[in-house]
Formats: sequence, C-alpha cells, structure tokens
Amino acid sequence: MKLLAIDGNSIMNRAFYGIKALANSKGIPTNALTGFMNIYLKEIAEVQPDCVAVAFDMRAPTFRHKASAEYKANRKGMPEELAQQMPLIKQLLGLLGIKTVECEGYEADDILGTLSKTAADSGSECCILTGDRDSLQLVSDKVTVRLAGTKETKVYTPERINEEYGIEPRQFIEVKALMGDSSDNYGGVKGIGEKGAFELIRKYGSVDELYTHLDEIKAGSALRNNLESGHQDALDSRFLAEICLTAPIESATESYRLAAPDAEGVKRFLAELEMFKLIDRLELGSDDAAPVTENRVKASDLPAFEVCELSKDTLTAHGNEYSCFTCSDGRLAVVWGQSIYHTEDPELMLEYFSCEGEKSCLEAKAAHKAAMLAGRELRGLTFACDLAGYLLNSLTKTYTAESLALSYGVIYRSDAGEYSDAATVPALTECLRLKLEAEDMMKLYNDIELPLCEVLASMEVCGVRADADGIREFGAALENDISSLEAQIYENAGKEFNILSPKQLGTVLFEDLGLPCRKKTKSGYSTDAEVLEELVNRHPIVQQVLDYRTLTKLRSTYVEGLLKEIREDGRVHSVFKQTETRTGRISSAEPNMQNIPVRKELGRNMRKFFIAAEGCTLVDADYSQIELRVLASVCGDENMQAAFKEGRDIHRSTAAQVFDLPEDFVSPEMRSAAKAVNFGIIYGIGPFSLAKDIGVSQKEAKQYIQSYLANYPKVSQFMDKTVEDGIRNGYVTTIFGRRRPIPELRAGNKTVQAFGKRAAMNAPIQGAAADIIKLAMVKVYRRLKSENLDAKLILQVHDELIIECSEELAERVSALLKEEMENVVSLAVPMTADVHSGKSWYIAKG
DNA sequence: AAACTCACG
DNA sequence: ACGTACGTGAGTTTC
Repeated sequence: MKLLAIDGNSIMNRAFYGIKALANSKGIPTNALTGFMNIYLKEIAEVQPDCVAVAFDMRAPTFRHKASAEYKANRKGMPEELAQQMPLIKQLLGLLGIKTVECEGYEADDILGTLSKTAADSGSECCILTGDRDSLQLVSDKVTVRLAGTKETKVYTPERINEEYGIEPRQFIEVKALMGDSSDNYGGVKGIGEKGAFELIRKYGSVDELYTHLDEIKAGSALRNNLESGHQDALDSRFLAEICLTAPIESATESYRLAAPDAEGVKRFLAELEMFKLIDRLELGSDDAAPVTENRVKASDLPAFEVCELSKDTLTAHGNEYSCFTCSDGRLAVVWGQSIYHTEDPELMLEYFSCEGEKSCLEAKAAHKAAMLAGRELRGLTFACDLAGYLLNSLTKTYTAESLALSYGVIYRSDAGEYSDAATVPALTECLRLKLEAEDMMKLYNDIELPLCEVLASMEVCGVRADADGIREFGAALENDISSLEAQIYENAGKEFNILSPKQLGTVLFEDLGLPCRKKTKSGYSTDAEVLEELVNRHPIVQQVLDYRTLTKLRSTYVEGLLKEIREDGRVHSVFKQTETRTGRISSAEPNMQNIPVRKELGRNMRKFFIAAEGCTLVDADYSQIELRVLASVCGDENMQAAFKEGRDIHRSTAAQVFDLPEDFVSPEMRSAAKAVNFGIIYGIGPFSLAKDIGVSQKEAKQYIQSYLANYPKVSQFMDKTVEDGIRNGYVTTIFGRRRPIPELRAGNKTVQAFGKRAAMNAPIQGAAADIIKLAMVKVYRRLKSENLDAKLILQVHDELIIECSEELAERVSALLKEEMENVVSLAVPMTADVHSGKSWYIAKG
C-alpha cells in the first residue's frame, strides 16, 4: 500500500505565493486553491497512491511545547487572503473524498511524522509532499519527501540527502538544534548558522557527541565559547526540532484510502468560486465508474456543427437572421444555428458584414477595420464577447473564446476543430449577456463599450501622419550631444563603462566617486532620476548622466521607436487596446501615442513631427481637471463644487482653503503645494509621498492633508465609503457602473492592503473620467459621420481628443468637439474642454 | 523573464 | 518595523 501524506499548510503557502493574486468576480481569492490543486493533481498522477491524507496545523497554540503562548509569537500571521482559502481547501478535499487531519496541540509536521511512521512500521510506503525542508528528518527507506518547487518536485531519499547534505536524515534534528529555526522561533546556539551546524554534525554526528568532544575545539575560540554558553539552548532546541511520531490521530494507513468524490458537490462548490478550469481538469463524471455523470455535458455530447463554405446563396438565405462570427487573419467563420460557414474571400466577408442580421462576435475591432479599409461597414453588431468579459472582470489578462468559456462555465466547442472559437460564440454570448444584465452593466456596454470599438477601429485605420525626415534630423542632432556627453562622463569617471547599466553606473557613482547613496533597490544602488537630482550639486557627472539618459531615451524610444512604426502611407497606426487597463482607460501601443513627450521642451519638440495631412489641420481638445471635477461631483462637496461652478482656479481655491487665506493672498508656492495635494487625493494620498513630492517635512505634509480633509469633509467621507464598499463587495464602481475588482483589499499584508485602498479610492475617479471621454468619443464620431464632415478622430490621450480635418473645417470642428465633450454628461459641476488647432500636434496642443 | 528606468495622463 | 500615490508601454541590461 502507498500513502501520500501532504503538508496542507505548507503546500497552500507555496501555492499562495507561487501564483499571483487570482480572484473571482466576487473578490474571493482563489490563487492558493488553484495552486494547491495544480500541485496535487500533478503529484497524484506521479505517485499513484492508494491512500491520501492532508495534514493541517491548528490555529490554536500548541501545548506539546512548554511556553506555548510565546512559542509562535514571532511567526508572521497568515495573510488574510490565504487564511480565507484554508476552510475552502478543506471543504474541497472533503468533497473530493480525501481525508484531512488536524490535531489540537500538534503541527502538520507531527501528523506527517506519525502517519509516515505507522505506514513504514506496517510495511507500507509513504511519500510526504511538502513545500519546506522541515520534514527531511522523516526520510527513511520507506519514507520519501517530495519537495514541491516552482517547476519541479525534488524527491528526497536517504541517498539523495546524503549526496546533498552529507548527513543521515535523522541528523537534521541535530543540525537544527544547533542552527535553530526562525520560523519555529527557536534559536539554537547563538553564533552558529547553517554552514557551521552542518559542519559540526558531519564531524561529530550528534549534539551529544559534539559536547562529549568539546575539548577537541580550540579553547578560547569564538566557536568554543558559543558552544559552551549555548549548551542548554542546544538541548532545548533539539527537543523542539524533533518531529513527534506519536500524535493522537487515526494513524492506520488503510483509513485514508481514497473515496469516491461527490462529483455534484465538487462542481457546485467550484462553480460558486468560478473555478471552471479546475472542474474540467478534475474530469468529474467523465469516469464511468462514478454514476453521477449525466449532468456533465461535454462538447462531444452536444449536437455537432455542420461545416461548409460560405456562399452568396447562403448570405441571401440567412443574411437577415441572427448569427455569430469570428474574424481574424483574413478568415471569417459564421455560425447560423448548427451550421458553420467559412470563407477567406474578402468580398464575401464584406458582403456578410453588410447584411442586416443581428450579429455577435468574439472580438469586433478586426472586423470593423476590415470593413472600413474596404470603404464598407459592419452592420447589425450587438455583442462582442471580449468586451463583455472585460466589463465583468477587468483584471483578466486575455479574453479569448477558450479563456472566457473556462471562466464562465460555457463549454468550449473543441469538437469544431479550427472553428472552435466561432462555435463557442453563441453560448458565450448568451451567458455573458445574462451576466451583464445581472450585474447591471448593459447600459455601459451598449452606450459606451460596444460603440467605442468601432471608433477605435476607425482611429487605427486612419492613423496619424508623421514627418519621418523631421524625426531623423532631430535624431541626428541628438547624436552629437550624446557622444559629447558620453566622452565627458567617461572623463569624469576615469574609465569607460555602460552608462545605461544601473549596476555599472552605481559602482561608478557610489564607489569610484564616493557619492552618498540614499536609496537602494533589490539588487543594488538605485540610480533613478530622483536619486540623481539630489546629487547634481556634488559632482558634474551627475547632471551629465541625467542629460545622457534624457537624450538616449529620446533617441531609442521616440526617434528610433517611432521611425520603425511609420508605414508606407507616411502615418503611424497605433493599436488602441480596449480590454487592457484595470480602470477602464484605453491604452495605446505599437507605438504608444499616449506618452509622447510634452512636459519638457526638448522632448516636446517631438510633437512637431506629428502633423496633419495636406490641406488638413489638427484640432485638439482636452478636458480641464476632469478627475477633480468627477470627484467634486460624486462626493457632493458643495465647497469644491462651488469653485468649479464659479470657474475659479481649483488649485488656488484649494490653497486658499487649506491655508485659510483669501484667494488673492495665495502665493505660487502655496498654489503648487495645493495642486500636489489635489493630485494626491485622487491617488489615495499619504504624508510621506506628499512630503517627497513638494519638498516639505512629513509633518507638514500631514497637516496639509488633514486641513484639506477638514475643508472638504465630503471628500473624506466619499473615500471612506468607497473603501468600505470595496472591502464588502470585493470591487468598486464608477458612476456609470464600471467595476474594478480589488482582491488586495482583503489581503492580510498591510502594504498590499494599503495598496488596495489607494486603488479603491482612485478607480471610481479615474474610471469615471475614462467613461466620460469614451462616451464623448462615441458622440463625436457619430456627429462627424452624420454631418458627413471631412474630419476624423485620430488620437485619444486619456483626457484629450485629436481630430484631423480639412483646413476650412477647423472652426466648425473645434466648436463641435468642444460642445460634444462638454455636454456628454450632466454632473454637478460643468465639464470644460480647451480647444486649439494647428498644423502639428505641437501647435494644436496650445 | 525580471528588474530598472522613464515617457505620458 | 516597514514602506510609501493611481493608471499605462517601451527600451535596456542582467540573470
């Protein structure tokens, strides 16, 4: 008989830290559960045991050891996110027919020890599965320890232990008696660490023998002194290091025989947690030994799809009926009922797109683009699964048919071969639509997200004209300055090195030149701009390095990076991603057009190379203080609202409030401090960061914040309530109903939780601002289209929209753009947008 | 692949 | 005692 004895706490712990925070849409963390089951399933396949036992620590303090109250005093409490998952794994194991063992006063290790001893004594084999090395002392010819690692499981037999450590398994007790174990809170002999402990035990065999031969160690040496003064510690630690083999538990191996799982129960349980992938992996019910199989529907049990080529006749026959489709890589697959029609004929694809029938798809942007490029349009689209998945959980990384099906318990139609995605869309649409309705997000979906997709497609197709020659000239000019800086830096350093290597730069600055280092990173000295700024007056090389960084950044990211992206048509066609950010913003890539330099003049020049086409002009409008206006509206603070309603300068107004002065008495410094506070409020402020930002003491910064919150009490209340809601629901929402799940809020780790709180405070603000500009984009797009104007929306930079239009339309489009942006929503304070136009982005930005 | 740095709102 | 503002994308170096 073969027993697999699992250290439940240790494996859960390993799983928890091994998998990044996963949570379902309700905010319940599931990462440790997932990780535990991954490890379990892999191991069970390899070990093929007859019996399985999972041991857990009890939360109550142990009384096997004396002074038990203090015993684990310094062991870090389990993070709340992990603690939440402990009862769940026990429940799941129970449903799976796997026995769990807990014993008051004993640790998981003691249970494993007892189980392995009983198994070995009765001639059975025992594998101990754990994530730490504490159990290695239990290894014998009948007992192996399987150490679950990140990738591979290491299997420890007595031979393996001898090779790696040069000792017998039982001698781990002796080693630990000397070196101690900080996680179990016993110290061993002071001054003896891992290396020394192993050396001594390899030589003497045991603690007792070591002390018998103490005279062999040079008298007066540090080691001898340590050993002498630590004798009692060694004896005490030895007692604590030895795992108990006689815990009062059911120890007969036979009683842990695997039982039949409660398949229905497991499915209900995992479905509730939205762990659909695991349901599939467990293959519950596919095994015909279990009678509970009839409810488990698999792709192969469903009616098969008939696959054929799409033709003009099919379109004529079905064009007005509801259909689902996928479109990628120039291939179209359309599902009508149980038939899948496919084609690669571009004309036929466009014909299909033009049909009146209601359509649902997996991902709509590519189809919109294909239609637009041909001067046609995609009609009748009422659903895109990826966008629905994004609204339901914006933390997900991918929204493919397969991942969505797994997440929402829809059967992925792998039986349909290369048309699996298309074949899955009908069921996915049905399920996701219900979910959206249940979560009250249909309006957000229909009014904003779905129509926006077409706008983004249009922006991508259109692109922005770029002046490649101009960029090249700019790059050439940089080249000279870069090489002269390089030479000066080498001169100052006294040697040549890679200036862009933080490691090498750190060595030069902080060792060779002896500059003081204030901040460190994981791997060495921090050399970021903030650190260097503080050192500029101490050595000329510092400013040179800063300049060098600025110039090389411009060269590689902007000059070279952008040149690579200019297409044949002389324009860059950025990709606008609609399912990327956690807050609801869109992102831009290949190239990123949302981080083109603007703050410093040198970089800002790059914007001179983004220009309007011949005979055209760029019209640029940006919202003024959109996030603060959203905040003022949603929190309901009359004081703050008044400032916006009266068109006052918000930062000046805040300064007047915080410093208790009339606005006319506010100095530029006060205004800029107030501005920093305003930003900080949106991000979930702390005194430390504010102090750093505006260069005052932490104490002063704290006062600013307190004064701010006292003057704007509704802001304070709003933030508190948002965080509370977030903790309760597992997510926060914008006024438009957009959600952001925040699993970090329920974390035990204070830093993680603090991050969750800041994210919770920020998301409703940043998210609502995103909702607003997205809606504005849809309205502007429709307006330009309905008025048949020679004008196209081409860029979005979070609070800024850019239109390219024929020169004579500049004024009309400017007015239209401003009007649509300002009137898109009616909040408690007005939304205002500033508009400028010009030949280049540099000019149009105003 | 991860860490570091830095560009933007 | 410890860490420290929200959200992105991209280039370079280093492991």
